[in-house]
Amino acid sequence: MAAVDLSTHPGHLARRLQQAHYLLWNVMVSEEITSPQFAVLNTLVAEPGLDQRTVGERVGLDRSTMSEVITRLGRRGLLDKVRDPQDGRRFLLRLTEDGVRTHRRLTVRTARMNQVFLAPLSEGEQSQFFELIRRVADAAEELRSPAEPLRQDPDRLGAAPAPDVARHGGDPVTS
Amino acid sequence: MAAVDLSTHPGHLARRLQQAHYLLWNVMVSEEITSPQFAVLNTLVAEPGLDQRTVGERVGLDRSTMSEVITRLGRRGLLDKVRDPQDGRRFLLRLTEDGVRTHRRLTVRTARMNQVFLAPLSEGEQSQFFELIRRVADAAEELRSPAEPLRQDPDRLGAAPAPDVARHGGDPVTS
DNA sequence: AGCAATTAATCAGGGCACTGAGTATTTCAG
DNA sequence: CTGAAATACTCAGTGCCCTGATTAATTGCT
Repeated sequence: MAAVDLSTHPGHLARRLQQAHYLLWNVMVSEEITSPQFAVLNTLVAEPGLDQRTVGERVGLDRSTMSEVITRLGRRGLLDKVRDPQDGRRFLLRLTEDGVRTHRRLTVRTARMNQVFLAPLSEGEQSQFFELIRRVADAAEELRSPAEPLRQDPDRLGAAPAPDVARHGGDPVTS
Repeated sequence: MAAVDLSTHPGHLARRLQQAHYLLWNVMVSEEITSPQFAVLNTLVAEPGLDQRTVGERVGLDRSTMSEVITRLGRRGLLDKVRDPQDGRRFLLRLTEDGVRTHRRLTVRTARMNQVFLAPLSEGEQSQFFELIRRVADAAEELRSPAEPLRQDPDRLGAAPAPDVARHGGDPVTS
């Protein structure tokens, strides 16, 4: 009776989307290298010698997960990790030959997979798809890290913001 | 040089979207009950007495994860798990009073959170958002499980039902 | 009836994701 | 210059997510 329709819950959809992607990735791209691992390789192809924290920032992995992922990639011999002589807290990351080769190989497959994954959408819809998800994700990230301090009360996380939202009478997820 | 733009990779976007949702959920909904757990509660409000497998099917959780989630919810006293007297392999699931109360409380907060989460999109864009994600996720799921034969046509059980895929010529991320 | 699939659930194991605590190193303030 | 604060990384603990193997119960086939 009081149950809601999960198909109108963005979190539920996001989870299903990611699961679907995970499965297709395993089939079409690699069973060894995961999508987050590929993101790390990709970042280091563009900018060799970054430290872990910065790579994590680029691809959206937190410090702990980053640590694990780097360990795995290092274990597979895809990257080297050396202490920064300038700053002994940092580790600088650089792909090995094998890492570069692996990235190149997976890039091709990833492109193919993306086509299959997005095949149900027209070209225009694909752009919309990217755009909408990006906007929602970016906005939610802003909520956490105020980024540019826009000079607002820092204490409104627990409260109910969004005074503009509740306009449409029949809200979609009410009991 | 050969690096790709991750913002055109649906998998990367899906991951970022889910992470953003996870964080907001923790702040605005609950630190105890997760979004997948809520999905299970929600299903059992609508259909008490389902077995684990069916609930997992409804919310998109595989048998293993389902087992863990059920254990946690049971440990918190939110649901009861009893063996099906008709079929001793199954466990039938039913919310406790506390489970129902928890679901009701979280339903309100979840609705608020969804509004905040989707606030960057207009009403029309929100519909698009749901629609596009749903279509992609559904299609990807079809790729794995050939769905159910709507007739009893006996000669297409093992056949591959999806001859579509590579259609539009101008691929955005070609090898 | 009796034995071979099939099915529901669990377990083992690998990986992603977060928080909070701990370690080492650098920076900064007095 | 020296002790406090900040920073980079690691570790412990929890939870989600998948596959493949295992266990227990049911169904199906002869």
